[in-house]
Amino acid sequence: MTDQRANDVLWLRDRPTAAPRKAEPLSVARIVAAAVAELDEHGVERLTMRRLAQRLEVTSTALYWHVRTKEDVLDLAVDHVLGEVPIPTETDPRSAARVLLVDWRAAMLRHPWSPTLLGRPLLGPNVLARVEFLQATLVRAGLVGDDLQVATKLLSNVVIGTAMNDASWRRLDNPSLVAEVGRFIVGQRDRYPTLASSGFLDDGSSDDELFVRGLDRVLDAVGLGCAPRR
Amino acid sequence: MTDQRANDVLWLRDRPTAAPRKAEPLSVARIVAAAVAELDEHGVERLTMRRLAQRLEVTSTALYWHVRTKEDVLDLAVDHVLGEVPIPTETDPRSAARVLLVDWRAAMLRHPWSPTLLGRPLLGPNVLARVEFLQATLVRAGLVGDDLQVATKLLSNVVIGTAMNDASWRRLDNPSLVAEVGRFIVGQRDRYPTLASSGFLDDGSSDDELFVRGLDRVLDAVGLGCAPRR
DNA sequence: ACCTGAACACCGTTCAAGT
DNA sequence: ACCTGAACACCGTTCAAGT
Repeated sequence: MTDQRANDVLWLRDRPTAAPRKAEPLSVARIVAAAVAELDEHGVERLTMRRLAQRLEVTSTALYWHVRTKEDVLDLAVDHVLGEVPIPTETDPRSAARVLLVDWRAAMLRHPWSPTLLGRPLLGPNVLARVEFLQATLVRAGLVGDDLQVATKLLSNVVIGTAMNDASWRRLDNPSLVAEVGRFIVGQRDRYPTLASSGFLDDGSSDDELFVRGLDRVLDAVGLGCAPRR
Repeated sequence: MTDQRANDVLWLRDRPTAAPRKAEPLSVARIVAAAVAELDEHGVERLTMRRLAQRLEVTSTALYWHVRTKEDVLDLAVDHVLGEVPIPTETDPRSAARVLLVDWRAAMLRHPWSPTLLGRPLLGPNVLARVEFLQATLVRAGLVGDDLQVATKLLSNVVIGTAMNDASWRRLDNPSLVAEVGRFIVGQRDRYPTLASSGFLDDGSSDDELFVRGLDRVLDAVGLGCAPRR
């Protein structure tokens, strides 16, 4: 039997008013933030409702009060990444589009798990705001009708394709493996003569540099004038 | 006790030499074929080692004698899809590249689950053979050095980005949902004025048409001459 | 309204054992 | 060499129950 009087003395009660303090309550925003952190640290295959809950110090089943499925969490995480892409302030349409797309790619590569999750239609508010800005910029540049649709799709496809490809290399953080792939190709130079001798997988020029050079050409091709004159 | 003499008479033995007939033995090729079929029918989220085994009439654990992990199966399935892309016979470099890329996209869209699996480095023999052909074609067209790398990456990124995007719409086989997305955007025309009025998601022109128009421009931009003259 | 606990119907993979 | 059966350590999700 414990001493009853202990509970009569305010200061002796165990953490009285500020007692269990359930930390801040759960919310969709907190869930998404935790998901992004977990994905950044451990990648997509380690993200589990149970691990996510653990990080938030709740039961895994608690998440389902705020979120309908795990897929919802992933969709929200992708949109969160797009939220990191600033809306450009440039006035020249070409440089506005250019900056947007460069930053878009950069955001996805900062979170290399994100390109793999682009499989579902991208309809989050942050995605749509960026696509809206892109297309509005193209309209300002004088594009209309099918030319406008072609340009919008082409530009976003270039970014997504790049992100997908380049991210796949960044995810395998083993740098020696890239070299091994190089040797693998060169070792079959009879099968892949061009790839072997062009140094396809060497990093003579960086991913980023090759991307912007390609992007500039697409911007030309799509009718956004030539490289920015100054 | 059964009559012993029955087993002495050849014709009375139960299915004597051609007895249990374990069907054809398992093999990596059979596993991959079954995986592609399963993916085509039920999509990526339903592909399970257990279901795959069931389709092949073996135990799920039997698969692991032929294959190291489920990821191996997926990698092989992707490479199988690329194997469906014919190597063009056109002599003109521009049309050779064009045909390759159009067929490449078509193959991925016939198997709409495949773009989602492009997350890992593409190093299968069928992929490499197509990339080798593409780059060899670009060399024939006179590209070298960084221009060659830029063009190779840009073109494959355009195809991958397109496949990713367009496949995501084909996977949700619910056609009314596309219309619903259209209404969703138009319903927020104050937020997305350009998207709402440009009919971004209407299918005025088909995916395929928008793609080839974009592709032709990229081919121009990359230094492959202008549209095929005839 | 918000969270817990127990439970269901699954997973991928390992490994000893059979033939 | 090739396959089975049992088992391990997980999953996502539902639902009654607590506060």
